[in-house]
Amino acid sequence: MDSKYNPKAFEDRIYDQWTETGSFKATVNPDKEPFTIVLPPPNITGQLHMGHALDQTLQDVLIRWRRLQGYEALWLPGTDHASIATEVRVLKSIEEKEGLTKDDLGRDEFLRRAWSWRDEYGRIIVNQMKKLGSSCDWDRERFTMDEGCNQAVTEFFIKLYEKDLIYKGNRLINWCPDCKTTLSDAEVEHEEKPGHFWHIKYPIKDSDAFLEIATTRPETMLADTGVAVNPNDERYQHLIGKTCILPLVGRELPIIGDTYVDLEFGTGALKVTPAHDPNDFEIGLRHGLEQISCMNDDATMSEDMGKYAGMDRYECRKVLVNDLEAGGYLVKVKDHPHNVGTCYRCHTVIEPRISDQWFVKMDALAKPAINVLDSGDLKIVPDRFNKVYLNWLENIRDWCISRQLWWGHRIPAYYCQSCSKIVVAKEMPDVCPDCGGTHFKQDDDVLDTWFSSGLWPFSTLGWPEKTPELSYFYPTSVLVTGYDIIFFWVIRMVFSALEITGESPFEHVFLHGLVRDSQGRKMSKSLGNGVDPLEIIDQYGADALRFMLATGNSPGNDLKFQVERVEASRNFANKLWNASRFVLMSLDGEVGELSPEDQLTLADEWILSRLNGAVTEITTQLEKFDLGLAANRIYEFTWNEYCDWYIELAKKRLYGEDEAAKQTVKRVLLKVLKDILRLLHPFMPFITEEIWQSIPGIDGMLIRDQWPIADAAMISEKAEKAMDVMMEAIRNIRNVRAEMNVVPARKAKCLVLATDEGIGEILMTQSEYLVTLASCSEVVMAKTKAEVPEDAVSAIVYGAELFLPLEDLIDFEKEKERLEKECKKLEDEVKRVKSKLANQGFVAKAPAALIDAEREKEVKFTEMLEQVRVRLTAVEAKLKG
RNA sequence: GCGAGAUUAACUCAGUUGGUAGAGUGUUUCCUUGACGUGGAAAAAGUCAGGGGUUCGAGUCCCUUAUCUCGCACCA
Repeated sequence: MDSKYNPKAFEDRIYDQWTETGSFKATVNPDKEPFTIVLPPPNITGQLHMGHALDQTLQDVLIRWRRLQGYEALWLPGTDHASIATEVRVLKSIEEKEGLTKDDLGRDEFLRRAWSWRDEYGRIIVNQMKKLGSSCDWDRERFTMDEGCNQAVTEFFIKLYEKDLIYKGNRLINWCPDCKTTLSDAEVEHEEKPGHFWHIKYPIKDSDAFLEIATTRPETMLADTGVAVNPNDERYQHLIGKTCILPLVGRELPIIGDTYVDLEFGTGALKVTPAHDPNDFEIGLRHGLEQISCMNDDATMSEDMGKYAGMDRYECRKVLVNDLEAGGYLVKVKDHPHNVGTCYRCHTVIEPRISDQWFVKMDALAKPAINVLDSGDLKIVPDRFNKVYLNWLENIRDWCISRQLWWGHRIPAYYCQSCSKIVVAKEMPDVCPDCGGTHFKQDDDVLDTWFSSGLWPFSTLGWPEKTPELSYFYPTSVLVTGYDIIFFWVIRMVFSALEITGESPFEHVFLHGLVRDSQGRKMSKSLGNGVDPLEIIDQYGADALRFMLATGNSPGNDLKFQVERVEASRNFANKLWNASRFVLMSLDGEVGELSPEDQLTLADEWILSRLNGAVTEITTQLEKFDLGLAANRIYEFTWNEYCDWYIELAKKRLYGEDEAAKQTVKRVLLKVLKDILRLLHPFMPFITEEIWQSIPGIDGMLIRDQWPIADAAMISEKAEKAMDVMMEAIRNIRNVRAEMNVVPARKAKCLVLATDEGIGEILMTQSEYLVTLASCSEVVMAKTKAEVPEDAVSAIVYGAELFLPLEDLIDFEKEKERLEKECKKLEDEVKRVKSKLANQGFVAKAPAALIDAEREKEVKFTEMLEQVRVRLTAVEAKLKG
């Protein structure tokens, strides 16, 4: 092993080794239990960001852990064509480079460009994933627009169409005037923007009266086809049935009564624009109002809008308001912040628009998806997201799935050019079943990108074919993804799968949060606060990044990215590296397995006991998806127990003359190290594999069937207790010495005056630990106080007082201070325990074990307090005289 | 408006059936001990947002208030 931890020196090599040996391959293997994760396919819009790194780290931890446990672990990778997002990006890039537009290119040329974009970014993404250490079965890599996925999409579309769950209809849809496509409700983001309330007078026909309406969107008045008031509104009910004249336009508008209108809001009178507002659309349907559209697909005013024709909607707004004012129709303008819908891709304000589109009927599909969560066949971690999931499904509206884009799955609907027949089929029909016509044209539109993503868990495993993979690996074990795409993706996978297979596509959904910058802001290109995972890997290594992402955070919560934490993780890797280097150097060849012949010392028993406890805890935590807690436990065990205590205590025997003892300590050192590598491997795969392969006598990789099983026989409460005594004694001696500023080189004799025989015995039996770790020159049992020299400081542990004759080095003022502090602490403890035990309720109701523990503490603390007080008195006397 | 989350040490966050508050970073002091200064030792540092309640006992359960996020739905 290199003397320096340098991840760059081995991470790529190790990864290549894994792939060359086919270590990530999963096959249909009836002898093993499958564990399956299908990767949420990253969009091919660009490079991976820190959010992907988090997502993939969590998945890789789970996959690697299960693989170590002996499961047939399949992590199936792939990428998503990301219809709208990619189309926007590709067009932007072409426009920037060549100044060409979508229309300049034409559909075929555009698609050619998009595919080459996909090839380029697909490659980049795979390489990034490999850098991170993602252990995917690359032979099974898929793409949402590959042949298999295309088949799945067509099959599913036809299936739903035949079941009457897909229909085409003229509805008010969300339109992005910039992307020039429809959007589903889920794709519209609401943003609060400052706006105004314009109060406008609408003259009533054949009278001098006016009806005052209030609107935030005056430009849409050009498409008004009615005015509504609440039928219970005493101010206006007499007007119902009468007619308004639309200012500037002159169109007659019926005044209708509809309880939708809020009496308190605005003026209580509402202009109704069915073709530009979802609520107005509904009102219009109820009252048979005309639907007039006043805009083009780019949100400019349409040609029949007179002087306003061709104006952008906001420009039109200004001009129109001026005209209203000039005409005396404008009553007042008030500030009115309100939420507007925007496109989730380009953030252009959505224009509701009536259009002939394809929809998925949601009612029948939503119910099974609700049931599957209620029944427990699908479990969301953390479960607080159940509400989000259910709430959305319970209020779901039909899903608009057609998009006026080119990049995506073209809708498998064919229109007969001779009659109005629509044929939904896998391929273009030859003859029209209705009219016998032979000319068909395929629908120009493509499907919502999430329509194909919804099939991802099974389309990737072969559906609609009945493949062995599908029956073995599916349903999958867990879906790991961000809570931000529950609506877009998770729910759609669930109802699609239920519709097709009747089963939930995964047993668990494990949700994580967003990665934010160190100030808690969303990482974004526009803010420029994104951190490139590759740069971090380059600087600190993939293991450090992974460890950082997996810790310091609990499931479902956002994670602030802090370089300091990556650094801390790197330091941990470095610690492990050096500890391993030390152990491996000490081994000096193969040492064999630990056997009953080996004479274990207290430290051996202790570390083995701690190790086995940790194995159980870590396994349980992983089972509960508490990856952060599991990682922390490994960190703690490795650094604070193995390195800080065990290795330090092992040195004495390692450098000693006793050959048998030497072999034993080597075996324990190695056994624990190996288990550390096993436990840590899911989190830090590279360094653990690299070290593993450096172990003498190991041939083969760490990658599978290596998860340790806790050995209950090795758990020793007695050893842990005894070791606790030793550690406490050592800490206390170190503390005393540090307070006196005594350098470690200055050794001191240690006199043990025991009040508890058992404790005294432990201290004396293990006295060499005090020599090794607490700078004691020798440890001697004192029978009485008289044997203790006057110029000594004492370290008090329960059951014994340890005297260090430091003579002239003792600063009695400091010692007094220290003892006073100690005294205060113990007094507080005694007080607390005493009052607790004096509490009748506690004694009557608390569990017996707890009461016993408190009683023990009472005795212990009282005794220790007494000792400290005696010492304090002595020191005070010394200072005076 | 409905829902969720957050509020714990200077900072970032853990805290699993209620049983004397933890980590990392930072701070202070000391240590060139033969794995590691990306290190070792010691220390200081918290009324667990406020208020009520249940309980022998509450960071943890219930109610409530405040502040901050984030979803969903919106009154035109």
